[in-house]
Amino acid sequence: MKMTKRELDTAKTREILIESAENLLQQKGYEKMSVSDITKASGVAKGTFYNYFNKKEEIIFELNKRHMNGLSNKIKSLSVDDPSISIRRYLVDFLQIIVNSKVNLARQWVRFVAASSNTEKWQYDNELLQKLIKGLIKSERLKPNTPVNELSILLTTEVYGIIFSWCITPETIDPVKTINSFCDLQLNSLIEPYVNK
Amino acid sequence: MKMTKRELDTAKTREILIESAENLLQQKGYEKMSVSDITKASGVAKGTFYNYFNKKEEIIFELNKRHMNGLSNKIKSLSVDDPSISIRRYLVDFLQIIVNSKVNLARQWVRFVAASSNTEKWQYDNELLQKLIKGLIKSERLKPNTPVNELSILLTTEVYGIIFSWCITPETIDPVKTINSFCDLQLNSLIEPYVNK
Amino acid sequence: MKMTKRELDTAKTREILIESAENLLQQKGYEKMSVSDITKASGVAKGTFYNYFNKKEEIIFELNKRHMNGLSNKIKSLSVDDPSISIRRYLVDFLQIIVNSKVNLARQWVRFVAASSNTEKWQYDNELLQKLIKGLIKSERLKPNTPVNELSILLTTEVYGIIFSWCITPETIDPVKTINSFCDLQLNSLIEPYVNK
Amino acid sequence: MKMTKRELDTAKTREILIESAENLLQQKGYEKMSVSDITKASGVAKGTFYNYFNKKEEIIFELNKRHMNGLSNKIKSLSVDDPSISIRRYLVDFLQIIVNSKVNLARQWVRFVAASSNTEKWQYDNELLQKLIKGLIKSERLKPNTPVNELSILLTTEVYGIIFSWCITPETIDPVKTINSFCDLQLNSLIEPYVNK
DNA sequence: GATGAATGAGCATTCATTCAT
DNA sequence: AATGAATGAATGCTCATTCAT
Repeated sequence: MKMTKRELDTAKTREILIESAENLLQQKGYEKMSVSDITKASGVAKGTFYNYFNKKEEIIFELNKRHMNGLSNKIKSLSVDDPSISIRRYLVDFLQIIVNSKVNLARQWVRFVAASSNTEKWQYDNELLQKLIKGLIKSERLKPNTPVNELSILLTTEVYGIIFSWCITPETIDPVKTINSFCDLQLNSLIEPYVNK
Repeated sequence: MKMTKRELDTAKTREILIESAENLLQQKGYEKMSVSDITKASGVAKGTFYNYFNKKEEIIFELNKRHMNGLSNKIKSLSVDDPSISIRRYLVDFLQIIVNSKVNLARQWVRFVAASSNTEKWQYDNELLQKLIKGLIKSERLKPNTPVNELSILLTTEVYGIIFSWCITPETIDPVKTINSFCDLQLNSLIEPYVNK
Repeated sequence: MKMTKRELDTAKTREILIESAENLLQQKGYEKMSVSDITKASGVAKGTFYNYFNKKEEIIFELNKRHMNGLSNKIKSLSVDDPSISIRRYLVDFLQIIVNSKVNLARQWVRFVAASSNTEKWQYDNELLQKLIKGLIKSERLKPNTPVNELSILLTTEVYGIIFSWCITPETIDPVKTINSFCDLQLNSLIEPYVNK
Repeated sequence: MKMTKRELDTAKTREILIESAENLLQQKGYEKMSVSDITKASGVAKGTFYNYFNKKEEIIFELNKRHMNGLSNKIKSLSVDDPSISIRRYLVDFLQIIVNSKVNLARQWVRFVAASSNTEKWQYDNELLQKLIKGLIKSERLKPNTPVNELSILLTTEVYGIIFSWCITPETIDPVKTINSFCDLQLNSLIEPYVNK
């Protein structure tokens, strides 16, 4: 499916706006990044922003979507491995994405998620994990009586806690290392009763 | 140490300002709470706020100080008990304080802590835990080779993660219950190697 | 005079634009009705509006023209009747047209007419009345010394006042009833000296 | 009751804002007069406007209040005169006030009153007239069976119609002359049945 | 210490209009 | 003739902070 030159142009403008916003978000934070900042950095007129987004807020959702894309695709391939390994791999991937996007962006994300009782993001992440666990049950890697819900909540909470702590003391916390040591120490004993050998 | 009537008056004004700010913070969040809101709610003139605080931001620090007061006093009494019990008690107390202050205030706290690389708060909480663990070592409840630092970081991270998750989905997460089940499942096995029997 | 298919299409587009504008004018008022609103409601692109009208304002003139069309045709047939009856009939028709177009549209009309010293509309209405009175003189229903100008101004003023009052308190004023009682009470005595019996 | 220097200053600022607004309203109309225009013309900062008025709209009410002040005080003194004379005097005064305030201001007033179904102003004017008529009944200048309501509505409608027409064609209409000739021709015959001789 | 008027930068958002395709 | 992306001026309003009284 080809794009006309015009469609290409608008896609490009959209892209530039999103990238500029990402940079600014990292530098200044959501509240201090004005729409004007974004358009100036993008080299377009202020009004142009509103040709692509209805509200300033919308650009945050956009950024999230991009970052977490791909993760959900991996779920399937992970579902057939050894549970302890595949869960670890998933958690590490998740945190790696966050780490890659720089700590300031993560901070904004924390602030945004915590601000309004904006449940969606948490729910989404929780459901991805549930999908993974259910996949492992289906492929008979885990027993049918595995407490899917409790397990996914526990793991999401763990991951969120790590991100949060990382935001606060990035020098002290290495998210990937932390999640690995969590897996070493606790994950195995948590899932052991439900693993099919 | 006595206060003159004048000193009492100004102490009272300060008190009222802080209380009003706490209420408003809960209702509206930091950004949407204006200095004007605070002074109106306190029944004083707008300018009066600046007789007590240099910047709007300052009042947040004040609030934090108050909430976590008292907790540090308990440390000593806890240091002589059974490690698993005393650590659990401390963590439960910590979360109980947060829960008591309502979810909206916790949200603001999360937002604030995450915003600037405001390390202080995290450090402070982490140090309290270290004090507790060191106390337990001193009273020979825990072995000298207990990895104080790793353990305190792990526990702080856990607690912060729970608070964060609670802010996002208060219906799903009961912080006290969650920390208890964390202690049941994981705390014991974590500290077991270091417990003096 | 036939239209080609193309001419028909463009005539239709024009029509749709005008109709959409009329609806929106009623609902939102002139200032709050954007060109974008009009084109969206019409199912055409924003730019299309400017193929048919030079400025947003122009569409108002268009609407006015349409509404008052037809009224001028009746003048001739009315000119040969009993003066008191034909003038009353004319005034009632006039107000009926306004009433039919809903009070919100009338309000916009009032606002528009009052805004700029937009004399045209008033002049036009006044001249129609003069035509009627002159017709009645010509058909010898009224005497030649009838003060055409004074009379038409007086009547136009009366009618405009009723519309205006109706816009303000539509519950209190029934335009048609009001004009009828005006005719009952005052019209007869006003024109009596000039009626040929 | 004295005013402190400070109170005097704020009263003065308020005054200047209102005066500037009145001038601008006359020149540009409500929509095209920005808050910025008002404050610039007043020589104060933009924010200052909002120390005195909550919304831009509020200044219109303020202006109306001022213009119509005084009229209501006259009611009492008029109530004891010959009905036809006192009513005429009242109507002439009313229109004189409008005429004095320049046609462009009257236009804005018409636009404003017609915009929202802003009934208040009409009601207020209608009630003033009712007060006058009731006063005349009380002082036995008019009979008790005078149809107060019908009469006041009829007269308010008449006056509003004249103002409206004047806004549209100020060259054609002289409001005071028009109301006088209305009184000559119609008022007497309207109230005659109810006058006590 | 208390007051509250004044400040003015700052912001999100709207919208009529243009114009290259 | 139709499109719709781009424009950028304009606007109402907020608010932390200052400072003369």
